[in-house]
Amino acid sequence: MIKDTSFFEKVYEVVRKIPGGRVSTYGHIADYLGSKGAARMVGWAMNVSHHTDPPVPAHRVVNRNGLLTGKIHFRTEDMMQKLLENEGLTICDDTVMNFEEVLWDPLKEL
DNA sequence: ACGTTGACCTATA
DNA sequence: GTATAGGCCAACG
Repeated sequence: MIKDTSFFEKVYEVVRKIPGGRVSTYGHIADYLGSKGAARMVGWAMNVSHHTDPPVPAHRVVNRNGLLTGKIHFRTEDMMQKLLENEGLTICDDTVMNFEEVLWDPLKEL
């Protein structure tokens, strides 16, 4: 589809740029897109990312607290944690350990 | 076009 | 420190 879905495509592109072993946050992504307070928008974009191609590593996107809020939207909640652990991250109580160290900010990295 | 929703964030009690 | 309320922007029904 050549037709871009505005912010959605932007969100997908940014999330796809997230390197392995790193995680990003909705607020920072929204801020990178220009809509600072549209953090909810980013999450919604992830919701439709299921029919997006190429697929978006939504499991690398967590909330401001590093909490895996969107894990419930996956096929299985444990899958998101498993994927993050597979990236080399440490998840404890549905929260990313060393979150600040693995945090990948598009504004800083890009 | 209006109202509701949505994987959030910030502030106040 | 935890709980609740409001606000934010954009898409969906």
